[in-house]
Amino acid sequence: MLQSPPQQGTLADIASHRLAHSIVTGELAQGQKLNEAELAERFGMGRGPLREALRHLEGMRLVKRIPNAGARVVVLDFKTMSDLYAVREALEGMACRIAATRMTEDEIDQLSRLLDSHEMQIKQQGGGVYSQSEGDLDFHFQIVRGSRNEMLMDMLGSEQYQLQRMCRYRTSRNAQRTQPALQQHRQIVEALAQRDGELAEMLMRRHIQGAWRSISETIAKKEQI
Amino acid sequence: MLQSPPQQGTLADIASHRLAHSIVTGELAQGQKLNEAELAERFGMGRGPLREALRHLEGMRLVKRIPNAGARVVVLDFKTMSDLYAVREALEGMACRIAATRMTEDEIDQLSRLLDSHEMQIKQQGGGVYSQSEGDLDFHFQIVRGSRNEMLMDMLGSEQYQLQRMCRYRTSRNAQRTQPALQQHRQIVEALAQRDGELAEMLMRRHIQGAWRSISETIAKKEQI
DNA sequence: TTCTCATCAATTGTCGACAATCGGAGTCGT
DNA sequence: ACGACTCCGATTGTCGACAATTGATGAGAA
Repeated sequence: MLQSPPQQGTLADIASHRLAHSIVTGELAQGQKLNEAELAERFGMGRGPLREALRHLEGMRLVKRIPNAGARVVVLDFKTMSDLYAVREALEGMACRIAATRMTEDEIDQLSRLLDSHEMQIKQQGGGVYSQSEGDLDFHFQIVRGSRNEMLMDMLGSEQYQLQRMCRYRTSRNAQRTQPALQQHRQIVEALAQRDGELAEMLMRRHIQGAWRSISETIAKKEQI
Repeated sequence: MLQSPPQQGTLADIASHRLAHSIVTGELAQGQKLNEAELAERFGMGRGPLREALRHLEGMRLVKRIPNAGARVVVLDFKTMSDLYAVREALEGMACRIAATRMTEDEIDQLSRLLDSHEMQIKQQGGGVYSQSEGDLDFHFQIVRGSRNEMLMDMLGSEQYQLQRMCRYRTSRNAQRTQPALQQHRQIVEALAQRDGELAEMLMRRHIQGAWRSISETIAKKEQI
């Protein structure tokens, strides 16, 4: 899929991926102090590679480092998530606009079939919100790839993608949004097929706005308890 | 200004900034191999901090690292620049839209005065394309700050900002675009003052599209020789 | 000559130990 | 009792040396 699990490569890369996974899944709590020596021993490596991994994760905004005071897992508060969704709206909207002019017919067909499989998966059973959520990320990234914009692919693939997943792990997605989301996905594919970049961008932006509204409402409901 | 020169801090940060500067100004050629031992000695530090700096620069897309094969300065070819401007259009457009609802009257006034000083600077003399260009970056970043979106500020401030400057160092900006650019800046401030986010976004996007068109034409002209 | 393969220098990846810095416990003085 | 100061433990920052990998060079066979 997206994050290729590098069982091989430099130790720094391995540590980076393992840490990213632990942070995204919540195994490492938000704001938790990351002790270099402890983590290095846990991963069976020296502190050198681990420090490089922390620098990398800092670039991905998964940890926040303070000189001479160590690194901490980032805290995904409400405002940070809000900021994240604004950025995603802008970037994925742009990706969608460009993709409308650059995706091949085949790719658009493939996208359509991907939605078919999602629909099947939903109808057969709840199917687990998790796999549906991962499928959603697949859909979005296929469009980003369709833009042929390497920078967009990097930004949305490597960096934002992890924060996005972290966000979803926290706010376990309510299943009643899968239906309208699928509908919106279909509309987006339709716009892509018609090569209407402006419309595709607008639909994608509304789609992401809707997702954020849903999430923020969920959070507000949770916090009132 | 934006990039604070950290004469103090960790060696890795110092190396990162010095390398970034050397890359942006072209002192280090595009695609040039970056030898760790050599750079470490030049900066008077060990290879540890330097490796961390390289990891950081990799996150900023200023260098490209290949495992077991070293790091190289990124090559800013036409497509990369094109991709960069598409991303900027999306992000700064969004920043502008949000800024229209969140900037204070004072901040907007200040922005207007900034443009006055730019106009003065242009009228008094060509004033050097350089300082005008830096002033332009100032204008853009003030708006990004106005969006109150930390993620946007980070992305456009730390990462894209350097690539942007690198881009300008290569294609020495033609001075005849300063006039229409200033005009467009005025229109954007006007839209912000009227709290018209949609208009402000559209104007900013067109402004950046115009800048890209100007740059790409310059490049095309250069390559024909 | 040209292709293949083995050897080797150069460079990257990694580790352990030392120095510098920070936070906190404890103490002293008011 | 409260505040400030000092000292110490813990943690981060840094360095030098060693191991592993690369690709380059050159020898040898077809």
